[in-house]
Amino acid sequence: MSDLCDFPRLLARQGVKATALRLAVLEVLGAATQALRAQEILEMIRARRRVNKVSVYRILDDFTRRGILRRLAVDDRASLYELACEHHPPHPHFQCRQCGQVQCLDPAPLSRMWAELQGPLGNRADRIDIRVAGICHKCREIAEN
Amino acid sequence: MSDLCDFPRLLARQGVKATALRLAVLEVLGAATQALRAQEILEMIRARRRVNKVSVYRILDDFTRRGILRRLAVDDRASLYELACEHHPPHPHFQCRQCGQVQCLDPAPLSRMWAELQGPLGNRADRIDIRVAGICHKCREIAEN
DNA sequence: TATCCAAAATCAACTTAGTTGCAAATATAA
DNA sequence: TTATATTTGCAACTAAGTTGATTTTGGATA
Repeated sequence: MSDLCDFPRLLARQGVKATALRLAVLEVLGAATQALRAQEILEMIRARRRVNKVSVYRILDDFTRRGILRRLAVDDRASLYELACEHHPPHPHFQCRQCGQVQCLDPAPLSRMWAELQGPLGNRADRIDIRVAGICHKCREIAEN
Repeated sequence: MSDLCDFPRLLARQGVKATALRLAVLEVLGAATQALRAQEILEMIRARRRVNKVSVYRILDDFTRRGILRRLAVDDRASLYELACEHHPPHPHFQCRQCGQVQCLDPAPLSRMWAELQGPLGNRADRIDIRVAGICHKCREIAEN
């Protein structure tokens, strides 16, 4: 998604040590073109070194709480993770019902939505998730042929 | 949410038998003021009769595939279910980070969003989920006192 | 009315995605 | 170096569903 971030600095700003494992998690997500599941992140790290899944889950959890990552709830039972750095402002996602793939969409409609959904009913909103579902172009082509 | 629906007719239109259990699921959801988790639905039915969880899960699944219910993916590991009848058009939801409660919001912003997110990138969208997160008014009051 | 049949519901066992508590290893401070 | 704190690992556990096989039930047929 974005390898533009200086991950060690990002972690320093958060006051967390830039351990090899934490950097590996960020690098995997930085190199990804879509949001990834914990399992996928785990496997990608395991392609390079030995890791325990608990460590990865804990890092994902911690990073999500700190706002370094965004966790996306999807229909699938496993959530997806994506970088939440300045190169990745919040954006809507498209999920294909067929293949399950999740693509990132243009952030613009989301910003516009803010004004509308901001604080209805006296709630203080701090996040909006927009998930679009349907059939993606790849699956459509397959179905049409 | 809505007891206005004629559930036996709704099922008849779908070509499924209106069994006691299927009606119980719809009645529980019809009487609810928010979307419910499978577990909650199960417990509410169990207050009245004996049921196996698998039956409820299978009914929820089937109804969701048929479009009788909508399944909402939330941060929590369990999804939520709500009626998808004409009295409940799709609408954004608000989830409180504190208490986890999910409220239904006004459907208007969602319809407006359609035009924008319809078919970007050649995908054919057929559903948009908008989930707003933050702190709800109740939890805000508690925190302020 | 009895019998058959398919649809619906049940049961036990399993899976997936994470969580917990504690121990071992590693890094940092005194 | 020793002490302390932080991070990682391991084993066991939990929650939320899923599977496959079996039993029950509610009508259709003989």
